[in-house]
Amino acid sequence: MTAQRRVVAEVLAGEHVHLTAEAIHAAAQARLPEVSLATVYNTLNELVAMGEVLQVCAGDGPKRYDPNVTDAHQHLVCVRCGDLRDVVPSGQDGLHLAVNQRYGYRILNVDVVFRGVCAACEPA
Amino acid sequence: MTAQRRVVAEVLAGEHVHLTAEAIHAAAQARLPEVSLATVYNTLNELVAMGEVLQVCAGDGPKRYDPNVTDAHQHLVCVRCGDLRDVVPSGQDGLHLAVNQRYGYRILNVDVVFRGVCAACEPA
DNA sequence: CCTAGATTTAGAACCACTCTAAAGTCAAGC
DNA sequence: GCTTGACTTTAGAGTGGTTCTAAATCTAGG
Repeated sequence: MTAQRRVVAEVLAGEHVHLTAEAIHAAAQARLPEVSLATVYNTLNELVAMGEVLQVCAGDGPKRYDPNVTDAHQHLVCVRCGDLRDVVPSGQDGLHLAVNQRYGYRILNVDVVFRGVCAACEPA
Repeated sequence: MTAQRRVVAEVLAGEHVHLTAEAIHAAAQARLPEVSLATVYNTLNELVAMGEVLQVCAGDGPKRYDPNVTDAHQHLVCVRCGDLRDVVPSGQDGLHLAVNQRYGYRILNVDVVFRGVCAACEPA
């Protein structure tokens, strides 16, 4: 655990945070100016591999990093501005693939992305 | 409707096709050698905007284009080789966002991506 | 035909991300 | 306190996928 990694982890602390790598880099540099973008990516990839952080790819734009790995949740994204929220949909436990729909795959996980237009982006 | 656009549309015809832009370009060139990659992207983006084709972004790698817009379905993707299948999960109709989970968004659609390892990629 | 507008093209540009090679850091053993 | 060696960090180059640009080409209407 080096100073650089600690700073990246600190930036990611908190609920309902969905920063991009670029934003994490900027926030990390505010605390430790010599942190490089490469280190941010290295650290994020390690955190993801360790299961400490989730990668969220919601369509266009860069990946987001979500530190909430303890509560089962899904995401709601604004297709205009990219705003991203954690949501807990009803019926998410009932979502399954029947055996004849598994094609021999070993299923690892399921991601659900709701897309919409947020109130701020809604044309008046 | 130009010759180039017709060729792109022809390449996409069929069920359970999930080509990348690169693959569509290669297949289109086999029929009409002077089709450029830029035109393939232009045409695909128009088809997506018109709702004739779905864009599927399943994690890493390039976007896939899915001509099946008539049957409600979801996707199953192999995290190793990128193989992509159409699936109809049980319980997909029961998946909804309660009003207090909508944050004022106008919901447009829901995408579900099952991730797993396909039989061919499963370590022996 | 001519012209105006749209379409296509090759290639440059761009963004997000990964790789590379060199320099820096740290801990353990002498 | 020094070496050593393994690991980390860094800046910058490289890469893959997609979009942009500006010039050439096509198309339809007159």
